[in-house]
Amino acid sequence: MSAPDDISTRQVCDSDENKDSGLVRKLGYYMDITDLERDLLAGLETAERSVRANEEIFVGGGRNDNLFVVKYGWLYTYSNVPDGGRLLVRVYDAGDVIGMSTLAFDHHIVNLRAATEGCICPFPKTALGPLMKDAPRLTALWFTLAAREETVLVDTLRATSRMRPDSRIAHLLLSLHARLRITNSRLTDRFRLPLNQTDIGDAVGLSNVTVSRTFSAMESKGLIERCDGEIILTDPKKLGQLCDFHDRYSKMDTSWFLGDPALLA
Amino acid sequence: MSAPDDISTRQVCDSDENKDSGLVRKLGYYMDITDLERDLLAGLETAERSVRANEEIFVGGGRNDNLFVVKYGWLYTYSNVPDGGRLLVRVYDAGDVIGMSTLAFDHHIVNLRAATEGCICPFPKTALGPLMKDAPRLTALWFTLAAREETVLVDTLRATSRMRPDSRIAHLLLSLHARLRITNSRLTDRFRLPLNQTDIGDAVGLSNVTVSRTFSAMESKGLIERCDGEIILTDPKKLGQLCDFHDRYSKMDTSWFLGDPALLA
DNA sequence: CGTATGATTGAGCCTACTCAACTATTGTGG
DNA sequence: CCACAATAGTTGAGTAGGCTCAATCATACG
Repeated sequence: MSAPDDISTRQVCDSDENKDSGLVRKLGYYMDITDLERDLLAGLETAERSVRANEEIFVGGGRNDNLFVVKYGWLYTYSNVPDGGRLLVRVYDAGDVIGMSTLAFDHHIVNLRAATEGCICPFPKTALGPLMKDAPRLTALWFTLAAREETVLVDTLRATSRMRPDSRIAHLLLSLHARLRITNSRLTDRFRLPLNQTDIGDAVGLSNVTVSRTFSAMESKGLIERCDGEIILTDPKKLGQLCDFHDRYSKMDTSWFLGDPALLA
Repeated sequence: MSAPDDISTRQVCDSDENKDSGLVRKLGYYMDITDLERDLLAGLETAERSVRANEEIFVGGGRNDNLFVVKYGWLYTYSNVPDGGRLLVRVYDAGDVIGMSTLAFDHHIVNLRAATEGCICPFPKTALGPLMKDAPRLTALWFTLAAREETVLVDTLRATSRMRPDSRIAHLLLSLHARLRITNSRLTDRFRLPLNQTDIGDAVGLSNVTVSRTFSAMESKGLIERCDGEIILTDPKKLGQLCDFHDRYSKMDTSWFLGDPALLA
């Protein structure tokens, strides 16, 4: 199965031409992957399941035995709040692993939905055991990625619960953009955002109405532009200042395990 | 150095009488720790540093080479927001490891402050390498704990950014209480909360004024009581319903690695 | 006893919400 | 190919909840 000719996937899949999967590319950005490690990772992408746009893949409460590698497409996890609201937790694209953060529980704690058509590779939790036994470097990197995700979540909490609407949206856009750059070194300041304004509001704690008004205001201030469902970061520097943005993707500290020769054994 | 005779630490330290450190007890709750694993963990608690109440231990931006095991006392991480606000990220007590979530970066991304007098054990990031090489079970458990922390953070985001003040505070109280129960099986519905109302507000996104009013309202509804700086969860069930609370501490799924005999090698 | 910290209470304001109407765009079936 | 429906976005009006400011009360400590 190959990705269809769609803008959102073309962006990612055509970017850095090589035969590696998105997962290997996302990890390979931070360290060289050995052949053994590559084989172990390939084992996680054997099964495939294609998903339709807006398909509900799992819901909170259900049994949670599998994780998923995203082959292509966009997905997001979300959680409904009793009062009627919804929290969009995290957006996933090609190469992401879905479910690391819920590894600790045998039931799902969020819902997973496809934002676009796509393809995901399910693999059982138990497949992580061999990785931890035979690939300590990969384990350490994976650990570091988990730590990074937690940091990103803290950034999100900081922006979503303490900043003004324009700052919240600036943070969402910059964070997504920084993430896309990892697997697409040629990415410009223009990118596709496969979420509607209600979704965006659910991601940053605003109503769809406020998202609309805020987008318009940001556009008239020359911070961003919108065009064909794509976003242009017209003034990334000011956007960054607006939300005190720190890129958590471009650089990570891997020295503590890459400097250890024993871990290569 | 031993813990002083203080309510907040007595609660934890006298709880389950044995010679294990808080760290071993926090991990031992979820799986039996082998002698090898115990030795590896003991190596993380060799250095000691005592801290005074309200002492600033590190600030964002500084070099981040060390993690800390909390021997006793309460601490919290926080981050200042440009507009003037503050976000209290996470509260730590005896047995917690501080810094796992910022492993990915060579600089601090939050500030660490002691809420009470206490003692912490610094150890270098590089000490995690041997753990990952020689103790795959421990690594898997540690991984699971990291995943749990991320889940707790999502719960916090859900409560803090989407729920009413009383629900937010209910969530904070229940979450802290569930955490304390892990290392203190005799804990009742009464516990000490070493944060003032401004801190609590910073933890859940409210002003100190709203925290005060909300506490009073919850008390008059019979949900909680306050007494000598301690909190009594008068009606835990209603509190749970108020914020759709799920205990992320009492049970975790460890079957995916504890069932794998290869990991014991 | 005086000071510092923390909690409470009142008054007024402001922001983002809801409700609602309307426009724009996309997709589908006759 | 067009007409209609469904989805998404925009704009206006009124409201409510939590904020700030400020004064007062309570407690702990030197």
